[in-house]
Amino acid sequence: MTVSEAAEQVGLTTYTLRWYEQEGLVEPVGRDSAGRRRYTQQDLDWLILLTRLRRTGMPVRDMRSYAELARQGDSTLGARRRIFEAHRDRVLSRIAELEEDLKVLNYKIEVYGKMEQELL
Amino acid sequence: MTVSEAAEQVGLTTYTLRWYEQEGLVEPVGRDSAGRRRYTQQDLDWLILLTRLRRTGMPVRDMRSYAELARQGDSTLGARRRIFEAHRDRVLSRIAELEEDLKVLNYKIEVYGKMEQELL
DNA sequence: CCTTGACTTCGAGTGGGCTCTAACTGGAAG
DNA sequence: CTTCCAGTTAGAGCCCACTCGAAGTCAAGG
Repeated sequence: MTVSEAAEQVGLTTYTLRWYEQEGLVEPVGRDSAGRRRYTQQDLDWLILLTRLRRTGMPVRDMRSYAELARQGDSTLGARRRIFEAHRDRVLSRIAELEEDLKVLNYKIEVYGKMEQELL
Repeated sequence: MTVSEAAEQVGLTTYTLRWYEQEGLVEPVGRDSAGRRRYTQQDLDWLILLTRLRRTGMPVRDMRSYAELARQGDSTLGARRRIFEAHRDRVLSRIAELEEDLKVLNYKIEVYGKMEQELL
């Protein structure tokens, strides 16, 4: 799979894919005879995991640490589990926060609705 | 209330408070005889609403549009309600997305846990 | 009086996360 | 062959949302 196909699959741009590699979030991707990247299914799976971490708000810095641990093999399983547990807690807090803010949003919408009625 | 007190109340820095004003997110705040900002409760309420919009992911650009509508008075009530409705939908999608990602996180944690067991 | 400290403005600087440009290369289609 | 296209690299640029530094002002405390 070429870089542009991979980009489409995971929902990132080719720029970002190359940049992730350069930043050490992704192992150097295999190349064909002409030096072009060829992505395997494993590469894609890893990238999809990264995009999930990313959009749940994990900083690239932390994703890099996680990637480094993953490269070191099974001895870092515990550390990686703990990273995920901590991150899960942050995501839970974030969801709770969003739900709080949602209440205010709904309240505001209601108030605006009522005010519009009264103006008629 | 001074700028630093207001900052503490709403959870922003004094820098940010002045910048929000400069960016038109906040009406020019009243001044005392020495030209120092004095925040009223209304100012605070508005800032607190802004922080909610901000942390639910509304870009500053959109917050400015909203602030401009608010300044124009009751004739823009409908427009403001629609902005909030659209934003609420985005927040709902965001929560749904986070919950999806949470599932993957939990699954990963489980898998790591099992792998750690097997290594013993 | 003088120092201290919180304020003022203006403009520059920072950090994060991409995003793009320039110059080049290799393989495939006509 | 030549043209075209999708890739390659290194490094610069961009956008957003702040964040800070410099230089100055004001008023209260000692």
